[in-house]
Amino acid sequence: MNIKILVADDEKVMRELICDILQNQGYETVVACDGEEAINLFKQEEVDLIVLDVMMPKYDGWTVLKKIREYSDVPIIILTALESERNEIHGLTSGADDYIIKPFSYEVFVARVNVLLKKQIRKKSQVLNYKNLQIDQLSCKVFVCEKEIQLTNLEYKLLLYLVENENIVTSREQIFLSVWGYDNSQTTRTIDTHIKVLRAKLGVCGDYIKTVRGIGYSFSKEE
Amino acid sequence: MNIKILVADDEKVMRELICDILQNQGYETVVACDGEEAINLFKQEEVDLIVLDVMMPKYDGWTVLKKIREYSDVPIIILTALESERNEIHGLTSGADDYIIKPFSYEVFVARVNVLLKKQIRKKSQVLNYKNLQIDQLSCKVFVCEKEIQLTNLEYKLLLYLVENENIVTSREQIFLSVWGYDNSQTTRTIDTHIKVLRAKLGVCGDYIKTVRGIGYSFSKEE
DNA sequence: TAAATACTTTACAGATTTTTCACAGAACAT
DNA sequence: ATGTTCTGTGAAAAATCTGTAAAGTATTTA
Repeated sequence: MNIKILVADDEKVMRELICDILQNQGYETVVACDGEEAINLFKQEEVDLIVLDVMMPKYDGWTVLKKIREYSDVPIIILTALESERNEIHGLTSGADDYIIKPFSYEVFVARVNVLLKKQIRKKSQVLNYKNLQIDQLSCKVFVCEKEIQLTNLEYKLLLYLVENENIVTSREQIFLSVWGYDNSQTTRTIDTHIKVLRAKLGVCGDYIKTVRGIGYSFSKEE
Repeated sequence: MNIKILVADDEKVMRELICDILQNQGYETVVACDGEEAINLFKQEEVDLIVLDVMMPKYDGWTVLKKIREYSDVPIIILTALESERNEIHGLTSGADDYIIKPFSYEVFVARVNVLLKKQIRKKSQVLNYKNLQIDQLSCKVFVCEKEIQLTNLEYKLLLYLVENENIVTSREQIFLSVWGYDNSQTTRTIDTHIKVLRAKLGVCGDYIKTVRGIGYSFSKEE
């Protein structure tokens, strides 16, 4: 899932600064230079959040806020240079979700954006993607070539452990300790058996799990 | 609709000031004088928002925030006397929804509280719609194929929790903590029993509640 | 207070998952 | 090439987990 943020500000420098910050966070940005453009863009793009400057040509920020709130609950952050309490209250009571005064600190800005994107971020950050293999940690579902495969809980945990240690060779002992909580690797072939089943279930992605003879296993999507 | 706000602050003066402000707005308040009390009260009362002071005996605000976030998304405002950017960032990234520095202005405080409550109310007044299943959160009525079904209070809360976490696998422990306020999942089959009844009452929608063996349950209208 | 309703606990069967084990086959060293 | 070591495999045994009924406890209603 890609998160898209609409940035509306008439000053080029500010616009680019904000976009840079957001892109650094891995978000996609769409820019508007005036109120009218902001409203139009919002209608045609699927936007997850709006950063809205108050002073803009055509429509000012307040007007844009009001118009968008007539039909959408999208989170909106109001940006302004005016440090006035009146303004802040006005912004918040007109339906804004947050209110930030310029100049703002990078970190606080990012933190406040992230609070409003909490749900989307949660979803996004829980999906692991490896070519034909996707692992959704929220629904605990695993997909190979877009098709869901059924793993048992243990198989799922084992796969997750290997994936979390991508490109790192882990011994059977380490795997046992991390996934099972105890070590039984000296006497049994338990892990090998599960790896076998896992590879089979992963189908074309089965060989992402590499055997490192004499040591253990490692997950790597390379060839 | 009745809105209840939990105010946690060890200073009596501040506590009463905040409660006065909130009661003026027509909100009901519950007060806690330390972190432990805050957590306990939250578990037993149905709270719509928490105002949380950082410096408190027993558990400080950060700890309370963290503990509550383990099982609840309730809006939380952090209050602090320390004007420090580090703190604000810490608060916001630890799961707070807003951060207010003391001393604050009456109006700004009210505005920020109202923003969070507005969202909450909007969320709570939605009719949830899943194919043949409708849940009217205002009247707490549930319909399957247009026909109302009778759920007990507990069954309703359980269903709502599962629905709010659509497509997310939740463990019995999480369900217990979120719905009951304590965990009893290790020793009893209480949840399974309620799930059974719920499925039966949901009729054709019964299989929206999926069992995820080894982990817990998840709500999903898919197939 | 009695009756009805709601909720929790318990025990157990059936289903599924996990482990074990013996052996076959591959990789490696000499 | 040969023996040794290590890994893959299939099937059966063991362990675990869930659904369910039924009984017990608590709470609400009349």
